[in-house]
Amino acid sequence: MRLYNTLSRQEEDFVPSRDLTVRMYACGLTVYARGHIGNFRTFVAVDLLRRTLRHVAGFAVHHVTNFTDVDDKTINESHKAGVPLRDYTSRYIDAFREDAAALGLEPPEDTPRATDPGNLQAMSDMIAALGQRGHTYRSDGSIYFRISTLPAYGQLARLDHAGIVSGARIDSDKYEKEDARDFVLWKATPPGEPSWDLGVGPGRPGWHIECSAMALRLLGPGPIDIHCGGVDLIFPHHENEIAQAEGATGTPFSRFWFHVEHLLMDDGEKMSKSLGNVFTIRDILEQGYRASALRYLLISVHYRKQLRFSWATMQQAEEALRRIMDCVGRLGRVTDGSGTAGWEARLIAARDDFRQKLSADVNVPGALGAVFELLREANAAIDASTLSREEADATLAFFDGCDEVLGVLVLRRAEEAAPPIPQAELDDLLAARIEARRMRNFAEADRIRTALESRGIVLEDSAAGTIWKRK
RNA sequence: GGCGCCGUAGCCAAGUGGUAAGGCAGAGGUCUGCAAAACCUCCAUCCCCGGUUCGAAUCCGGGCGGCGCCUCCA
Repeated sequence: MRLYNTLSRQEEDFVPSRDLTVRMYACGLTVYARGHIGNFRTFVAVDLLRRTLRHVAGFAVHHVTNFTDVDDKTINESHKAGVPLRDYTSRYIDAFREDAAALGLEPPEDTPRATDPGNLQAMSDMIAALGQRGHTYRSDGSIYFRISTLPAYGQLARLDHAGIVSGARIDSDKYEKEDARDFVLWKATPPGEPSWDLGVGPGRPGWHIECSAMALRLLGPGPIDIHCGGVDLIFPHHENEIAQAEGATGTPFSRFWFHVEHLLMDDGEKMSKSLGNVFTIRDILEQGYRASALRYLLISVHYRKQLRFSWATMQQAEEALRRIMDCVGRLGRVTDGSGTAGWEARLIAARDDFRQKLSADVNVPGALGAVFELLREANAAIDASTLSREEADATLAFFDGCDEVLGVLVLRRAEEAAPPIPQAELDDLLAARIEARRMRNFAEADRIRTALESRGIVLEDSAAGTIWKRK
């Protein structure tokens, strides 16, 4: 398994450091609003990584994804809504789980909330450890990390001190810090805002501390194997996570850093809540597209390249997925076949190709190429009536094997489980049309076909009979 | 101002030194009552200019264009 590592800016061989279990942490959502498809691009990419590690590389996975349920935004929004913070953020955690299920994300082994008591305690303990090692100072009631005490600071983002300080956009109002790069660990809170005192005095966690503390708490001592997130987290979030974890423990935090590029809007701008140009999963579904197709679109561009979202590519994803589903349907209906020379070897080669592509830094687009090449040959073998029932089953097993990682057919099957009109009515209409065609009453046959199409059902006639499928 | 990524056919997208995967759309053909699906055929020399090399989309240099980070952000 080869994996690009932001730390080294290179592709490296990946093997978990302990046992055969990959210990991975992925930064999750700040739950003050519903996640948008840009957020989910990252989560889907992490899901593909996780599935590749499990089903291709053969490792077990212990995957942690957090919910940030305390920060300025969650506090402000819950105030506005007049709902207790915990209840307010719970709503968006539920919404996230709904969207994650729609996109077929495998549930991580742990999904901690920052404000769970044990996690807050772990943060407080880490800050205390940082204090003992001389990395902190207090100012205006808050506790800060003093960057100058950690010479290695900046190794991930590769920003030098001068570059940061001279940056034109440093907020000059934050003069309570000794150094522009210093960041808050534990934040003094005004009256009426959530506050905890677990050993380092009253306050609430700064943004970065939860991830360092929860990762080590749930995954065990560092270094963990892989830390994941969107590229925008490289600095300052991940850089600061490293500073906290390594400052507190003296041990490296994470061996690999896996960063997913942004999803851009059609106009080329980053999709983000602060820019207000966001689409949620629901928005996509309301336009008539399926979640399976959205997942397909999100995985069809390599995770380290920007993905520009458009309705045209959304439609292309629908069509590509339909092609796979049609082939799967045909394979299921194969009844005869004399046997296809070399078919078994062909399947093995396709499977190897698929796995090899994924093993090369999770090259999903390349792996999809392997699927479609095999697919065309399968269709040809069905056309030629050479494919045996056994070979058809083996081919279906190939697709299902691919889908253990791609996770897209399983979604589509669930979406299409029930016909869009009652089965009995559909059966009657199909029977009536078969009779009409038998009588060569094509006008009536076409009328039924057109009527069904307007209700979302497409009919296809062949020598073997008529099949229906969703439009 | 600093750092970094990217630029492959109408659209989407792999490939990172050995002579351009795949998907969508399009054209022609086969099959079909028709339609659809499927199959076959066709459809790019890789932003531009130099350089290195027997050989470059792939390496180096210089342009042009797009995006990101340096501030909350997946």
